[in-house]
Amino acid sequence: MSIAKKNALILVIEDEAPIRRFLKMALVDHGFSFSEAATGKEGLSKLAAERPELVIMDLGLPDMDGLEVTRQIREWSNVPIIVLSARENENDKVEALDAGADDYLVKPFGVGELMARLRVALRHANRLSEDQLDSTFAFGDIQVDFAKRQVMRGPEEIHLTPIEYKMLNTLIRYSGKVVTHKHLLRETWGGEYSDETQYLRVYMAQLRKKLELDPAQPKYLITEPGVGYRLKVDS
Amino acid sequence: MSIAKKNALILVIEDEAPIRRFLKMALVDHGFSFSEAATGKEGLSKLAAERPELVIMDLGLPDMDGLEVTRQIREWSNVPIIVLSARENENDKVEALDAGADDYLVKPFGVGELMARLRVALRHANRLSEDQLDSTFAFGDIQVDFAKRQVMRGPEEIHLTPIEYKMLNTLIRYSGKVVTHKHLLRETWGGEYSDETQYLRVYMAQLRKKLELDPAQPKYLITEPGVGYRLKVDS
DNA sequence: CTCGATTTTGATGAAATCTTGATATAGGAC
DNA sequence: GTCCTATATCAAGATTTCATCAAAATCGAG
Repeated sequence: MSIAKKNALILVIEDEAPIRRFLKMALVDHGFSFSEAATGKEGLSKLAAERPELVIMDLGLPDMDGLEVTRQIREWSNVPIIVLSARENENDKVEALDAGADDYLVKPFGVGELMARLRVALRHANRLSEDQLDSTFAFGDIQVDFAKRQVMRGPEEIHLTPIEYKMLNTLIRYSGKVVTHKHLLRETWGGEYSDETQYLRVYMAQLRKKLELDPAQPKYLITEPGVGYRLKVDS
Repeated sequence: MSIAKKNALILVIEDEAPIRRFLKMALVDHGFSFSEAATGKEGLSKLAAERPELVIMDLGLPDMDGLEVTRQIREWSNVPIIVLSARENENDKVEALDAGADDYLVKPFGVGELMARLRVALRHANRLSEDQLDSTFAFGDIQVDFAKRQVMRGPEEIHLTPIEYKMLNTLIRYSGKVVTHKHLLRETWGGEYSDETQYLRVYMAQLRKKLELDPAQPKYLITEPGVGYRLKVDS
């Protein structure tokens, strides 16, 4: 199972300072980043500005009803919302959940349970964002699939060694731009190797042999003499 | 807000007949279709056969632990699971949620709250792309049935040890993609073992011996030197 | 406790990858 | 043209990683 991303930013919308402090401790303690708002309005504006990965919201806010905040958030965001409330009444739970909250915890609650439910919510969110990613890059008849770590040339698979793949990856991330020798060496081998330009020549030749139609007349893996290399994008 | 699809099929895994009847009434009353299983094994097989849109599961089953059922479901399916339990203990909740449950309700609970939490779960499921895996997976002449935890090679069953099965399961869940050594070790043995790449070699050889036609020239269980392994999908 | 299955561990040879140095080529300065 | 520098190519070790086998340790059912 995928581990929840560490350092995820959690926005706490809660008017009572002691509870905010309590939540801050618990969250930071579990490796999350923390942001806070004391009112509904502030919460909405921080949500828009900071794009947290999850919202924990108290229902009893001074300026506006937590339910209303929830509804407003749901008009434009799918961020997971965990609602906290002192009210155990079933109707309150149903209302909050139907307003768009993802979970409802009755105060007082255990930190362990809060964290577990938070992991559930982040799990959902992660699954959502995963399949929206397009992780391929193409040039010429070459197609690179980063999720599969696979390079295709038309219908057939091209096998790249770890170093070849890393170099290509770097060139793609800066595609169109020149990547200096130093930079390419650092990204591929690490800082200590930043003067071994000979390595680059060897591996660039390898890449060209595998990816270019005519390795002697490269169309994509371009040498910039004295500077570095560049992946030319289709135009 | 998206209204939960009407007539969604809900599978109830619960050994006590009175509770099953109670849930059936409540669910049918709210416009859902209903299916039931009295044991964990029956639940797993009905899940595979009927493809319900949500599972409600009691933790106290006669044949196997509800947590174990949850984990096994999560090996191949993302169907929402709402756990019911008489145990209010925080640890039980955390365990169930971390095992893969999406919500945890303590008995007795109100029908209104159950329905609201069910709507939340279905809302999530609707947002998710249909990445519900099939309960079987095939490559070459191998057929894997996750619900039965059974591997067939043509007409005959192939016996896999627990570790072999876990490794194969992970490779299948990421099929087509390279699974790094670390990742594979973590998923199979747990985080502490993430450097024991020797284990992988031993078990990969075992799997190939059992699953490949020519273990020396694997067609499916592919080595990516220096990176990890990959289950190549038929194309 | 005993037996059989499974997992862990160590040893060995094979394969893939990386490094290194030697040599070839291209292009600019003069 | 020659000289010079930067780049390209090639292939032989050196090194790392992998496959395979089998013995030892561990686990679990009866």
